[in-house]
Amino acid sequence: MSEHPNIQEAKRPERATADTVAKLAGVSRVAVSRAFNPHASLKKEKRDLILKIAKELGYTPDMAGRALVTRRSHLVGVIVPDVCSPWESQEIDALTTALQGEGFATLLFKTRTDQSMDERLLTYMKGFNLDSIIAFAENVSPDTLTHSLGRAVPIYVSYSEDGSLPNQPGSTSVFDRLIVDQKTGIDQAVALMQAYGCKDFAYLGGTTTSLANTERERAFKSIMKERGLPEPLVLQGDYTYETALASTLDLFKVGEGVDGIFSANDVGAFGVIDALRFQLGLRVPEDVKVVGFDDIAQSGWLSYNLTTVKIDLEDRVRALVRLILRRLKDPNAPAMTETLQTRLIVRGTVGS
Amino acid sequence: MSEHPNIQEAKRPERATADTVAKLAGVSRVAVSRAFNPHASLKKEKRDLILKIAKELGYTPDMAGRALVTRRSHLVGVIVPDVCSPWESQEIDALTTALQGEGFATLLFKTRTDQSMDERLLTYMKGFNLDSIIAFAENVSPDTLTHSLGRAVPIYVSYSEDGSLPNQPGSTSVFDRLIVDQKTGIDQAVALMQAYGCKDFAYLGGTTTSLANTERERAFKSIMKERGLPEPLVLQGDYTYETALASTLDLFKVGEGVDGIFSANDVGAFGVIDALRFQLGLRVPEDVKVVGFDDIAQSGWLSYNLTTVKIDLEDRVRALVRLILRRLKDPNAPAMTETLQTRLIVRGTVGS
DNA sequence: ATTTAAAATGAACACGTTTTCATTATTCGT
DNA sequence: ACGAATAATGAAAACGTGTTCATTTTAAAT
Repeated sequence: MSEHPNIQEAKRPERATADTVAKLAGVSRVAVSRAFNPHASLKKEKRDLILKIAKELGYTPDMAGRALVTRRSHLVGVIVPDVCSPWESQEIDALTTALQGEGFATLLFKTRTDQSMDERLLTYMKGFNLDSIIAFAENVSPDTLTHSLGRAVPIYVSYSEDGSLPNQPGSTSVFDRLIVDQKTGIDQAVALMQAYGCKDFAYLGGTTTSLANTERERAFKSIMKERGLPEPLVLQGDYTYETALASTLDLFKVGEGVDGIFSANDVGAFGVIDALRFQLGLRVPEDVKVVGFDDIAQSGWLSYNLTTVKIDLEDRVRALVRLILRRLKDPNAPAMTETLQTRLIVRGTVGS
Repeated sequence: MSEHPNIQEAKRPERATADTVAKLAGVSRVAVSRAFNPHASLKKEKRDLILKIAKELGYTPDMAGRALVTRRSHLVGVIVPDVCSPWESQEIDALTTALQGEGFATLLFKTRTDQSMDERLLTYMKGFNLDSIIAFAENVSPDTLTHSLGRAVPIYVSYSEDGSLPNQPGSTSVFDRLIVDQKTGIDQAVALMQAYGCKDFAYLGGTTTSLANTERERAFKSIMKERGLPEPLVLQGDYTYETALASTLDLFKVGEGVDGIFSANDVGAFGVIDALRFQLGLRVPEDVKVVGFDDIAQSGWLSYNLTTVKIDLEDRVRALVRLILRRLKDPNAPAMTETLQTRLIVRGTVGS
């Protein structure tokens, strides 16, 4: 009966290995490996026995050992400047859920606050043999990434068809891309603001090095021109509440007659709204109309009830995961591009 | 000169290995390994040469190979029900920063929304050979964790000295613990509410299975009793804005005369405030006083300007990392306990 | 019943590192 | 200048797995 030693008896229960299971099941170690790979050919009853004993022993294939030979770490790196930022935390959340479902785990890395990509961080990341990399800090140079990383497949998110980035003729690297068409949503926003009588527009930017901000600003200005509106005022920002608040205060200190503010992200819009309402004594939307970008969860909260341009997070994450899995299955596949739409969510910060 | 083949020439630049570097530097692979371990004994000039060539080649020690022999993955698992929750995202952010500084990476795992700990998730995690695990989903049974995980060292966060959890006499497992003394902060909160004339208190709970909530409710009730106040009304909650909003609406629908609400977390408090102000036409703090718990970034935003009990995040993360590193250095060290204090941050939702 | 194809199996090797261990080169004290 | 202590060095083994390959077993086809 008890031909094998009681596992619990050992003071430090040594991690069960494939050999342990094999010996107990009376099969070779290879069989154990096969039992955990659904596509391997193995007699059904033998697989069942192995799996049963494995569960009994609490055995799980060691990822490190597996990664060494398969050259797949099942690790996806996510680089963020700030996890707390609601949009990013929501995306990380969705991404983690989706990846976990596919058998991948999310590895988190933080850039410095100035978003300057640290050489040390990159070589550090390289050591983990990431299967793929998603960089939210979009100012990371694609060449830097490619050069500094191993087998990982970076995916680039750009914000316009003629995006200023990757796949340059000179570069041999090929990037899968996710293009977000922001113009449609922003146009709807401007149209609405215009319909409610906005005359004097301002654009509150995000971090200036961020690609999302650059392209958002470009789209906004282009729309203004198309609609025959004057060049908008541009406020300095960095996606944070505090800076947005301060910038708004500065703006109205010099007595500008701005009556419509478009913020590069929702959190910034919150700062704008709070500055207007609580420090400048102005009403939103009666005196000044405000529109944000992202549609994070907080935008639906009644205190802000923000009208904002939405990127569908579900769609976005689905597309990202699709790109990752495809690239993983065939590393030589040609570069692929997914496109995402944006649309305006109308709430209470523009009209009644 | 060019005795070695040009790396760039290869179509798929094979990942440089320790052997590659060794051959180029004219040393043994062992020397390369030693060059990357500061404590190993190696002639300075030789180490410099190796490091130079390594950088040139973009070589980084492979973590998988290293983990296999050192039995240290340099991976710390973080289990969360919801990354978007501000408090948790802030903690993840701080944790990632701190761990990254110590050479560890953060691996993210999500529990199901009902927080029921999935057996499959655990065995899945086990495969990664985590060095340590921090479980935010506090309802995970400690025995389950210990049994299902490998060398990882879980850390438990409890919320009272006589905490109802780990280190039971029967269990052989030893847990390092972080105790958060919430009573001090909550007492200050109640004192302030009382000073501003609160008579009729209510407690808005978090997820009922959460240890933080259980202990928070216990502390609140105990304080009420100590101060000779009547047993408070308890509102059902789950830490979300939406539920808090709905619960508050329900509360005042039956015409209760509650004039002081303490929420188990800040996000819940936001829901309470918005329900009062925008749906019930009541003023905060004039008609009803509200206090939250956590002191997340949003609590300082002017629209809410929430008075709340603060757990110092920096302290908390520092303590966690300290526990992890100590346990990693000496797996046999006796269980250790760190304690954290809480204190009230006074803003505008109680008095003027 | 016999041939043919397919499925199942295990031995040996490979993945990239760190860690003994025994050996050689260096420094130190007098 | 000499023995003793110390630092530096590389060969071989180990970590836990997946994959080839040649062999054996089973099933299918005539």
